[in-house]
Amino acid sequence: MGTDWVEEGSPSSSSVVKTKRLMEGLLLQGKNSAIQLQLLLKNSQDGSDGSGSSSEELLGKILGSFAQGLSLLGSCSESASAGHDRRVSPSSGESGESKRRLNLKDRRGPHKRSKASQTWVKVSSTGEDNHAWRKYGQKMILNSKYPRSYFRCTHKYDQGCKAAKQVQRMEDDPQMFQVTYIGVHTCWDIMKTPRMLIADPDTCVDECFPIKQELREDAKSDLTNDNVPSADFFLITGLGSSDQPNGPASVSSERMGFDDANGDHAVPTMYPFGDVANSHGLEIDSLSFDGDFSFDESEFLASDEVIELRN
DNA sequence: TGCATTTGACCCTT
DNA sequence: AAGGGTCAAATGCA
Repeated sequence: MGTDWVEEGSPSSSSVVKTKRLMEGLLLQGKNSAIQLQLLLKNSQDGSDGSGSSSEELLGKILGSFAQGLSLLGSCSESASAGHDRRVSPSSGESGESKRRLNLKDRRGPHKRSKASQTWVKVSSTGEDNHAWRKYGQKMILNSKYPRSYFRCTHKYDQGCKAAKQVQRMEDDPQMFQVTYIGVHTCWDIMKTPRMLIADPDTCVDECFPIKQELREDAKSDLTNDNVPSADFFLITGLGSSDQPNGPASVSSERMGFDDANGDHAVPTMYPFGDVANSHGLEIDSLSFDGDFSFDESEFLASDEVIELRN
């Protein structure tokens, strides 16, 4: 991640610069709004009843700025890699059974294997979660008794969601499945996603922003996070590990809090937003992200689902 | 009929 | 060259 999106794509440099400026502006606006909100909260703690409407307003501003900034970022990298996934088979005119063989080489263009931007492993008894997956392959793996199944998000093509997962039965415990999640859901469910996030599919990640929890409490109740698998816990690693092995978002471990009461509510407390922000000169610290989210290690370890972080 | 799964082949990475 | 990941035609199912 980082600045790669500028270089990788082939849009005109002027439009890239334009987009970058816009994004920087949005992110800076978010930062400023956050600072204002911080001051506002401080003031309200000092005795005044606090004007709820303006803090909500600010919160909306912050989220909106980040969401738009991220969506721009997403659209940039999206356009950079556009055309790799969905190849149009060349209509060379042949028909019949020979068509497939003849066109196979052409059909498969520059086959870009999905770089594991973020991967994490979950061990569960079902291998299932609340997401809509579509199986696209199954393969026997060397030295493995059981085949590995490949799934992609159902919304890969209609919403460009890049999430995928691999499910493999564990050899030592055939009742359990090792599920490797690759990438984060950028899709949204129109039935479940709140208005603000519908503005852009990519913005669903903004739910994951580690904004102070107390600011999020009311919004949390009606937010449904479709971005994460329904595990008790999972860990997430920084984007583009190959690019930024020690990037700011390479958090060793953070608890992803899930609202058990609602089951499918999930509010990750750490998201590779750090990459985005830092690459644009923002100081995450000023947003007071840390400290408010405790990682309950004992709870994590007690969980029957084991999560492993991968880069 | 439309969508999901299966499966064999192709292609990329190591 | 081997192994793993992905594609897309064939097939199954509701």
